[in-house]
Parts: sequence; structure tokens; C-alpha cells
Amino acid sequence: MPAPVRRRNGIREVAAAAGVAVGTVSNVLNSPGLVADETRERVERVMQELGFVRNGLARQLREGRASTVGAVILDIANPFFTEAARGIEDRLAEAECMLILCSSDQRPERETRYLQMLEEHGVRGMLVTPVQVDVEPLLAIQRRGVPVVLMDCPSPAEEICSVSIDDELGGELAASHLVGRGHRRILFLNGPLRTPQCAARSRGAQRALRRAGLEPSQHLFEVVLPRAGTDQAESTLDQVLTLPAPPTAIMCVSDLVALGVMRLLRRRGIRVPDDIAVVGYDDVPFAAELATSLTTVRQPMYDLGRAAAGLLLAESDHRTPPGGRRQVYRPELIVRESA
Amino acid sequence: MPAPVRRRNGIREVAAAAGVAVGTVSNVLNSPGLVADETRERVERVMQELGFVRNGLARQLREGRASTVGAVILDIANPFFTEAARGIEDRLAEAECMLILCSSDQRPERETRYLQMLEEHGVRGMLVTPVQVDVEPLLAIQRRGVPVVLMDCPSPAEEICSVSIDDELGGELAASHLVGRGHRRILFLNGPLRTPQCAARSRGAQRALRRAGLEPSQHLFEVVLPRAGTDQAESTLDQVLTLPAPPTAIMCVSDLVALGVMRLLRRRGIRVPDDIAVVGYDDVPFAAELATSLTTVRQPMYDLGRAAAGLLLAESDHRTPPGGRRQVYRPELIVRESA
DNA sequence: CCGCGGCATTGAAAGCTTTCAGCCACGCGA
DNA sequence: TCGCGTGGCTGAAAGCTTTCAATGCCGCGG
Repeated sequence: MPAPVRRRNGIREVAAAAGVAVGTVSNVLNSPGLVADETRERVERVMQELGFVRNGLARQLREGRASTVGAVILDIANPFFTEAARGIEDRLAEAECMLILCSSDQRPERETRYLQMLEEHGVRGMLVTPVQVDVEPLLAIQRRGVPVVLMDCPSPAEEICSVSIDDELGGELAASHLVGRGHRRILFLNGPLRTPQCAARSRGAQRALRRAGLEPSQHLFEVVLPRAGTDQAESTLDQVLTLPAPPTAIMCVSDLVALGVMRLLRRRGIRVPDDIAVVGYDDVPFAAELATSLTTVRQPMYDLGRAAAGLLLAESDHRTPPGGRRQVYRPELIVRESA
Repeated sequence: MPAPVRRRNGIREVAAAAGVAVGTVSNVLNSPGLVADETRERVERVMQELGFVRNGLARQLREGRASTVGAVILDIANPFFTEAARGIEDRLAEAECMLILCSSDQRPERETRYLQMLEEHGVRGMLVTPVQVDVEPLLAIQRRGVPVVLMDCPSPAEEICSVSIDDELGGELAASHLVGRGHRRILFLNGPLRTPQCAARSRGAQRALRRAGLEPSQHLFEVVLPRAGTDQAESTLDQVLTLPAPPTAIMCVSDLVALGVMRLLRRRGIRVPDDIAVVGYDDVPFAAELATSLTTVRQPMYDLGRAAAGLLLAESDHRTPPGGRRQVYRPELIVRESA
């Protein structure tokens, strides 16, 4: 029954109702110190009565400074990005900013569309985990005045900042832990090597072996899983287990793959870690709760997101000249029961 | 070295460079049919050269119609909301809209702040999972012309739509499955009962027993975990297991709690499901991958998010009068090994 | 009594787009 | 030849805010 208010009351209606000029209302909002107490209180009362809500669009248009930041990530259902998003959001909240979160689902056309929508929307800046490493479009955006920070991907261009995790170190940590425990036949269930992160972990693992005086090709066997699905892992694993000299340890590209591996091993009556050791990657929440808790590599995702947002805000305030910063976080080996 | 373009070129610069009026440029963008081919091509070329990007803020200001939708959820790290967010995003993408995702972290003051920021930002509408069930502020927002749809919470007010999941049914499904398998001493590790979802599941479980001709107070033992942490579960469980007649089945408020329970049981040498059956709730991705895979209740979170977004868009287009719709999804029991 | 500094307030301009009434020129029918 | 319709284009207004030069007023010092 209550006829819905079609048009929102603006600053103008407030001014009229309070018997002051629009400028005064604006001052009440933005520089209360300039307004006499009596006037201010009156205006504030009227605002209350009218249910006044500032029109942020007009404000940003005028100020030329947005209160939103865009993030284009690969997959919102992935705990990795979810943790990063928390970090981003918390940092943005400190600057009174909000996050527009876009999931590209690894599809380049979707990424492109979101980048354009965000730029049109006038965001203060963008955090991007690119599907492919083609920075040209991002450079163009940045040249047009919208700062861009790369997430989880070391920047290939001097002009663009990036925040990433040292995946090579991550691979090395996992592998050298296994080598240190005496393993000499290590299976690495890795992701596609065209993904820079996977390639880096592979290099790191090899480095670990070499540092231990072992020839990688003799001791490290790498299998690429097309998608990070666990099904694929199963059949691969079954083949490997029938070899005359099966591996004594398995490094996995993610905790979820590790989980699938452990499940299969258990079914085959193979004990973890006594018969075969398993190392995961990510340290998702359930890793610690498993029957045999998972040894894994933790990535500081929250900090990563937080730092990326901080960098972006600094650039967008011109506190920092754009580009040139390449922040790299160190992953950490979490030793539990599985290896 | 390349002097960064400080001010973006607008429609005006394009018009000047192409030797046409601003109105014409606008027509090229919005009603290409009205513009002669030759002119259109010239304008488009100039846009390309100048790297023109439409100013969405000004556009929305003029049109009075935003291309963003806000969502205030309880926790972005929770897979439940993450899946819902996917659904929301996919539906919004169809309408060329973007999602501003805000995580209230269950803190009322944070929720309030986000609601205000979103309203000021002029979003097209809001999807909210409220921390407390106080709809008054939401009603006020909706009266000011911004539609609100409640997510995962049946609407207590006629004027506000909601999309939720039948938690009572969920509790009933889990309990009646256990009863059907002969269990007569069931422990329910539930969440705080002031959370409507938890209270509903409790009612559902009791209903299941009554339907089976059993007196709930004799067969269903409910323990409230203050937070959904697994630590709490452990100590509680240890006490219960020492009872003369320990439970033969455990219903958990979430899969993560179920995981903690199973871990503890295994440590105590209790077999699942032979000695004690365990049922989870949520069906998170790892539930199927566990050593003894988890019987659990799946919630159609993607569909929930998608439907909520659809409802909101319909309201914001005035295709639908506001309010009155209360959509309820059915959870589904997924029977696996643990019960 | 005059002049001046400072406080409180004012109202127009600017920010960028979309919309729309209006203008011009051209071609066709009468 | 005139009148009219129309396709194509124009430019001002509107949408809501913030900013800022300008105004008015008061009191104080000279």
C-alpha cells in the first residue's frame, strides 16, 4: 500500500526542506567544520526525515575518484582465490572501498569482457590474475589511467606491478623434504606446464634434487594431469603402481589431487606414509583434518591479496609511480603425517 | 617515458576529433542505426585511435539504472557462499551486470556499513544473507527504491523476496536415513539454535523420529557447538564416547565438523560406519574423496544464487512487483560410505 | 564612524553521458 | 514551383554531486 518512492531525494530536496543552499548540504556531508552547529543539526535532521542517501555515482563522477576496485580472478570457487579475496576485501575496507569480484572461469573472452566492463565502470584500479600472459591489453588500460596489479603471476612488464608466490621455491620445498626423508623415486602429479605456476614448481623440484646431488631424470618422474580433476589421477596412478619399481613418494599439484591419491592408495591397501609418502599443495582447511593429515605447501594467499590491494591503492592515489614493483611471497612447507 | 594520459578522453573529445556533435557520438554507441554509415565508421575509427572508453558512471547517472548488483554474504571463504556467488555471477553476466561482493564476516556493524555503501553506490539491487534477522533496515532500503532479495533465509516480511533452502527437510533427510538404518541413539552436533538454519534442522530431525514412531527426547541427543570449529567438537565427542550407551550415529552441522569427528573416531579406534555412522552437511568437494566417503546433505547453492539474482533482476526491471516471492529449494541426501 | 578580517552561506560551474526537440537539406508528389 | 516528409545531425538540458569564487554580515581596531 505505501506508494513506493520512485525518485530518491537528493541533496537538492534536503536543501529545500532545510531552507539552505545545496552547497551547505554538501558541506554538512563533506566538511562539517565549515557549517554552523545549528544549521548542521537542522540539515542532519532533515536528511534523517527524508531518508536521504548520497548518490555515490554523481559523487565519484564529480570527484573523478572511484570507491570500487575490480578483481578478475580465475575461479571464485577455488579456495586459493577465496582466501586472496578476503585479503583484498579487508585491505579495501580500510580505504572505504568495495570490491567488484569477477570470475573469468579461465575463459579469455570472459576476462576481456570483464576488463572492459570494469574500465567503463570507472574502477579505481584492477587486480588481475590473467588467463594467458598477454599483458598488452592490461598495459593499454594502465596507460589510460587505471592502475593494474597482477596477482599470482610475476609481471612480465616493467610498467605493471605484481604480487606472486615463489612457486619454484614451493616445488623445491616439497621435493627436498621428500629427498631428505630418503625418497629416491618421486612421482610428481603436476598440472599443465604451460601454466607458469606449474612449470615453476617443476623447476623447483628438479633444483631440489640437483642440490642433493641427484640426477632429476633418474629420481623425479613427472606426469601432467590435463585438468586438476582427481579422476585422471586415479588411472595414471594405477598404471604407475604396477611398475616394477613404483615410486615411494608422490608430490601433488593440489591438496584435492592429494586427497584423491590417498583415497586410491588406501583402497589398494597401500599405507600412507609408510609405503608411499604424499605431499599436497595449498593447505586448504581440510588438509589438517584428514585421517592421516596432509603434509603440504602453504601459500600465503590472504597476505597476497592484501598486499596486492595495498599496492593498487598506493598507485591509484599517485602515492607511488606506476609499475616497477614485483613482490614475491614465500610458500611454507607444513609437515604433517602424510610425508 | 610515455607521459601517462591524465584525463580520459570522453565523448566530447571524440566528437571534436571526428567533426561531429556529441549527440552523434552517443548515437553511434547507443543507436547505431540512426547514424549514416560513413559517419559511424569515422566516429568508430576516432574512438579506436583515441582509446575511448565510455564513462559508465556518467551513463548510469543519466540513465538512472546501474549495472552493478551488491551481495552481502556471511563469509566469502565458505564454500556454501562461494558456490552461490558463482550462480549469482553467471546470472548477472547474462544481464551485463557485475557483482559487488561484500563479506560481512558475521559482524552486524560491517553488514550495516556495506549496505549503506552499496546503496550509496546506486546498485541495481542487493542480495543479502543477514547476520541477524532484522529486516527493518532492509525494508527501508527497498522503500527507497532498491530491491532486496534475501538469500538462504526465508523472508519474515511480505514485501521482501527470499530464496532459501528447506533446512527442516535437510535435517529430516539425514535423521530419517539414520533411523532407517536402525540407529536409535543419534547425536546431533548442531550449530547455535539462534541461527534459524540450525533450529530448522533440529526440528526436521525431531520430525523424522516422530514419523518413525520414536520419541525424539529418547533417541536424539543434541549438542550445540558454539562456533563451527572442529576443536570444540573433539572434546564434546570424547565425553560422549565414554557414556555407558554411546551414540551409534552422529549428525554434523557441516562437512568440516564431520571430518573432524571422523578423524577423532579413527584415532580412538572406532570404525566408521561399522561402529558409528557419520552424516555431514553441505557436500563440499572433498566429501566424496575421503577415505570413507561422506554421506551428507547437498544444498543446491549454485541454483540458489542463480535464482536469487534472477528474482532481483526481475524486480529491478519492474517486471515484477516487489516482494511476495518466497522460493524454497530442496536439499538432497547423498548416500556414500560413512552412513 | 570607517575599514577590514573572518565566518557562514550561497549559487553557478563542472564532471560525462543520454535524450530530445529542433534544424537543415534533399527528394518526391502535387 | 511549392509543400511536405524524412533521414541525419545538432546542441542544450538533465541527472546529482562537489568545488569555489563571491556575497553578506558581524565585530573589532583604528
